[in-house]
Amino acid sequence: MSRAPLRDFSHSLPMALLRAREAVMSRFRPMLRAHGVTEQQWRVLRALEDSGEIEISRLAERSFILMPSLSRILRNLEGRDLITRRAAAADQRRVLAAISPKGRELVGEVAPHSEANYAAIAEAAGEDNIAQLYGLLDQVTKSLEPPSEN
Amino acid sequence: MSRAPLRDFSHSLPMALLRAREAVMSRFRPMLRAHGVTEQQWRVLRALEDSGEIEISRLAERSFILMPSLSRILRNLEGRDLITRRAAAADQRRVLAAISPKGRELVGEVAPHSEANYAAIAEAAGEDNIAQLYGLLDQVTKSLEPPSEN
DNA sequence: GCCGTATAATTAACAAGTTAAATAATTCAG
DNA sequence: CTGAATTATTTAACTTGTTAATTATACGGC
Repeated sequence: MSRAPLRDFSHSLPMALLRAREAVMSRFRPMLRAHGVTEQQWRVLRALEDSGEIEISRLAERSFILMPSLSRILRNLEGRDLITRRAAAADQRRVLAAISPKGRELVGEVAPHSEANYAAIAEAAGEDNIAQLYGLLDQVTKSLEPPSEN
Repeated sequence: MSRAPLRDFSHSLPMALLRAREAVMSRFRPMLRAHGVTEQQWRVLRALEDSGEIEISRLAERSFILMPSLSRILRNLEGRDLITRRAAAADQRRVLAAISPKGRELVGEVAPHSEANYAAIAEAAGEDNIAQLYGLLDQVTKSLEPPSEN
């Protein structure tokens, strides 16, 4: 055989991660949608409630959303009065974002459903499997992350 | 404390999966980009080389891409003569896609780099960690997948 | 204080994800 | 054999991902 067959297509790590993520998210999306937020908007609102007023660069790190996407998402959320934005006093380049009362209210409505979903997922998949999965994911991610070793 | 804090934001399963996937893909994207294909276009070409001529519904399943996205991707790949599309003889609704010689040539160029990346990733993360991760991902995915039990 | 450089955020352009609607071909009841 | 229901694919509309370019502010040397 002159051409070694590529790794069996169905067994690629990115695909396995994508599939798992989709299996989880498919249980969340309909609920989020019913409350008028996308997955990413929800991540941003949750992060903002956690952090309080925060620079959007840091918000991008925490919510794991790239700046250009985040910029659009914040424009959207600000337009719906779910968040506020203002320039930092010390450095006018920096923008500080914060969740608004209306945003907090929305999080309060959605959070119980979110928690219920997590519980259902944990039960379906097994608490210990989930815990083990977290551990492995963190470990593998960390071992791959620093591409600064060029 | 009247309001139980939500699950620590940074420890959500979807985020962990997303982070891990990004850690892996960040090692592939630049290489794919250098060859003029996106991650999804590459998945489609790989799947087509694996399967031979195939209905695009099945291609969507195998490449884990939703039909609307796949439709656009195939239009793009067809425009670049990397694949062909034709209606099935028996059922004119069905469309059959196949990789073209030019597409096969591209896969042949990219595949070695892809394999090298996989090897580097396996080494960085540890073969056994990767294997264990596959197992857990499959298990968790399967336990969540059938939402047909409504 | 002025100029080049660095930094933070946004915008641009194109590809893809997501849900719903539309199109087209097939099947099946009557 | 006709027309309603079904099935496969595409299109539509909006949001996000990805990379590059742009804008605006701050900093550092001179």
